Amino acid sequence: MKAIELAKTFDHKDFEDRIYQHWKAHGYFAPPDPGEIKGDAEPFVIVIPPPNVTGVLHMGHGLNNSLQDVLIRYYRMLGRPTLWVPGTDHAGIATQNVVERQLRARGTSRRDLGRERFVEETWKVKDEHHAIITRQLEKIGASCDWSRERFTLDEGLSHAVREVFVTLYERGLVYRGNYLVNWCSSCGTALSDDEVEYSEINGRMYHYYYPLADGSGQVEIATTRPETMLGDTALAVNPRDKRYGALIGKSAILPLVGREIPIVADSYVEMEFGTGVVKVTPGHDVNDWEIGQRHQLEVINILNADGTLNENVPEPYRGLSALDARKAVVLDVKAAGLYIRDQEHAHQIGHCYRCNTRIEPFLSDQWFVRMKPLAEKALGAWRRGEVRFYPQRWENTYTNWLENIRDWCISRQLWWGHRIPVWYDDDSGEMIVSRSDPTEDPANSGRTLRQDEDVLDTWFSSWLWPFSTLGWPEQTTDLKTFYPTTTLVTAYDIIFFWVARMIMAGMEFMEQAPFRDIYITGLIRDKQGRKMSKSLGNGMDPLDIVNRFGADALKFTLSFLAAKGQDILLDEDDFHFGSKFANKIWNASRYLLMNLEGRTLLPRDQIELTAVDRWILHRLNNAVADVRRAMQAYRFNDASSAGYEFFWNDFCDWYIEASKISLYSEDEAEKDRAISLLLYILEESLRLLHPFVSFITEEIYQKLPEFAEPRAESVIVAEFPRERSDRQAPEVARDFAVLQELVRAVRTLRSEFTIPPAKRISFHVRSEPGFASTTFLVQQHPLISLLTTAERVTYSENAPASGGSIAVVGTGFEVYVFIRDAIDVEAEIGRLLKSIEKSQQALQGSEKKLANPGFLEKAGDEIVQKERQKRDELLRKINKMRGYMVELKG
RNA sequence: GGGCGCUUAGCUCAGUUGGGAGAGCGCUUGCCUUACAAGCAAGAUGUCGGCGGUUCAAGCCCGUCAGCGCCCA
Repeated sequence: MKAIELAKTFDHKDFEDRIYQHWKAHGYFAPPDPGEIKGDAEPFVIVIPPPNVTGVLHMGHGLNNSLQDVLIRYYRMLGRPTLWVPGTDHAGIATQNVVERQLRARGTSRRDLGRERFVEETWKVKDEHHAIITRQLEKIGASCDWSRERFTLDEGLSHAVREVFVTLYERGLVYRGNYLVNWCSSCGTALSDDEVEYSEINGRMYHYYYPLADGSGQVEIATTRPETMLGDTALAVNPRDKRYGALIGKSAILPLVGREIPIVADSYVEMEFGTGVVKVTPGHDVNDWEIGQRHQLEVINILNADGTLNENVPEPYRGLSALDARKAVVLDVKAAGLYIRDQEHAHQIGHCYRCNTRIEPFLSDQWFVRMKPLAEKALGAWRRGEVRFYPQRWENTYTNWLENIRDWCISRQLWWGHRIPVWYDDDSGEMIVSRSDPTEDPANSGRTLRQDEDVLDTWFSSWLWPFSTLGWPEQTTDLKTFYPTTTLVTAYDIIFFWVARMIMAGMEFMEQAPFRDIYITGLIRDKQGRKMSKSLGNGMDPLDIVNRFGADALKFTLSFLAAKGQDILLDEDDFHFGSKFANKIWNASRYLLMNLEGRTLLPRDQIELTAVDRWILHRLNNAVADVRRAMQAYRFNDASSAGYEFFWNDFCDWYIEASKISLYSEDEAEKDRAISLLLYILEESLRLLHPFVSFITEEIYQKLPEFAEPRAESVIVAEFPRERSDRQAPEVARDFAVLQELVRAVRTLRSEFTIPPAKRISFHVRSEPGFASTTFLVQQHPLISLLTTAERVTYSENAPASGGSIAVVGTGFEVYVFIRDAIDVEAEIGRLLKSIEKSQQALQGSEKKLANPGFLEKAGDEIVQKERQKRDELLRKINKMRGYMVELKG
């Protein structure tokens, strides 16, 4: 056989794109046809958290999709029918903002274009951006089934959205009403409660008087938003507040406006807060709105949709922004002689999660989902254990939100999104909620029907994602085969927005939770622990990382860091870790493949195993068990480090080094035997590592020579390694550990006495009588010589006859290294003293334990036994070392 | 106000049923050893945030305090 050459220096760019296209072209990403799935085969299914179609992937997506890919590839290799559904969402507000910005730059606007042309324009933008997102996912190696890709605004999903809206309406779970909603004047739309982010700002608390209507005096109020007084319809005090008991039932005159407003008693008012008298503005404050409901107060809306004051305020204030109106109101209150003072006051202010504009409570007609009944079902699914969070603690966040659920405002005053399927007949006042378009129904000819102008919240389509992507409401074979999905991978910041709502929708429409396992990742932050963001400029583009280090480095590094869903503090340089590992895999493979020159590969079952072979197979078997166990528990860091440690520390550092004895020998048959086994182990290692470092393992797998046994055509569809009890070899493992201790002892001595690595040394190994590993050590004499660069090694149960050696005490043996020339007596005595000191400390601890009757009584026999052995071993070592010291001094 | 998380080597972090403290990076020393200098070999570095408790035994369990961070109201 000829050697197979790999490029001397590894470059991921040589093969990543090619390999991805190869996988795609062979259809490896798609599951078997549903008809071909055997009855007992349980599919493994993930739906991607759909990224914003007009956004770009950030490192959070990098993490999220890397972990999904690890899972998908692992279960695919386990032989499960595996489906990863990709797709994007239309991100109503964000996308509309993007397009409006573009229009502004072109000197035009949404209004100028009109609805129809604006939506057309937006579809164009969507198509351009869609290609970018797709390309990014391909670049990071996501093995999702592109043939099943979906978009929240495509025809099928729009159908699902309409079906859900109408069904919920029919079930009384969707209603329309005039309520206070969170209004973003910049985006020009209502938002749900969850879309408001609160942050503390340093505002001011203003104190001033409202005169009493009967002229008997005035009351002092305190407010952070003076401008809202223009919409005040009452004052309120706590009924238990003795200071103000006399005021209840009287009325006050609203300054600047002149309106007479009642003074009511309401226990909501906190007596300690401010002055204990609250101005009540039901049109612009949620709490005030509730007070207003209880006391049948008038509700006055003083705002326009753009955030300016409307015609319900006195003329001078109309058209002012809220902040300008605040200044004007304060000045005018001062002019009226009612002003008392203002002081600094920090308080929480809501901001739009898309554009960070200050949110105003705004009275308007909106559509809502009645959430309580849906939340009950979602809680039930959790209580019955039908959904499980990894890590478990996130279930608190989930249940807490569901237990305090509020109705969901789903209408948005946007043009980009699912138009609400409701039509109005303004002549009759009739409202039609319909799955089909009633204007196309001949029965309605002659009527003027007007469709609701608003669109639905984007989350109203993404909450259906796990089943709408599979074809619902049609009863497709995909839906029957792949619903419910298996695992959801997402970050904790959208547990409310998305995860909980998907479970609600799944329970309501499919009577089954949409997934069983929910793996919650941490957030990616910079090294200062700050969230990555455009405004901070600390963002990291996964594609930059792919370019610099490769997709394998990206995925492996993130997987290695993804412990327990903690936030990950990340730096570009961290990805060196993954690329170094890829480089290691490359070079080890390159070395083995170049050693094929002139060789004949043996069938696996004709290879006779040496003790060292049995050791590496034992280690491999342990690694396989570790990776499988870790994957089962979604412990990505444990899984990737188990693979890493096996490949680097066991396979490369010891086994390949050891194999050089065979590969450099003159024995042709032994060379054939050794390289054959090395290749089998490499092949299995590539399968073990493939979920974590996918491209390089495939590239090398494709280069492997024809084996004497059949192997998979591609590692992506190869079988994941299995645990095999016949590979368990605890005795060999124990013996090899002794060999390693011996080799390390000699190397350490070499290093301490700065003996050049090339200088051949001689040493003597003395085993304790009856030491179990003696035979192994003697047998492995050539290997020990190789690993220590020794010219002469002798073994016996006695100390060497000649002097001039330095001894190191091991577990069950001592090794005497002959370094007559290099011995520095002082240094050696120092080394021994230090070593004795260390052992002495350990001995003390051990003896203390063994002297404790409680320990002897209550600790397990095994533990006590182990402790005794440890003590004896330490004693022996210390005595030996003391002996050497005496010799040295003598 | 309610809830959650974190505090372990210089840095970033693992540490799964309590039983001799780990990784990567960084640092020191020696090596261009015919796979890999993105490497090899060797080495140093820890009152596991403080205090108290449970236990024969605590980084791990309980209590408490402190600091940092997040979510919800």
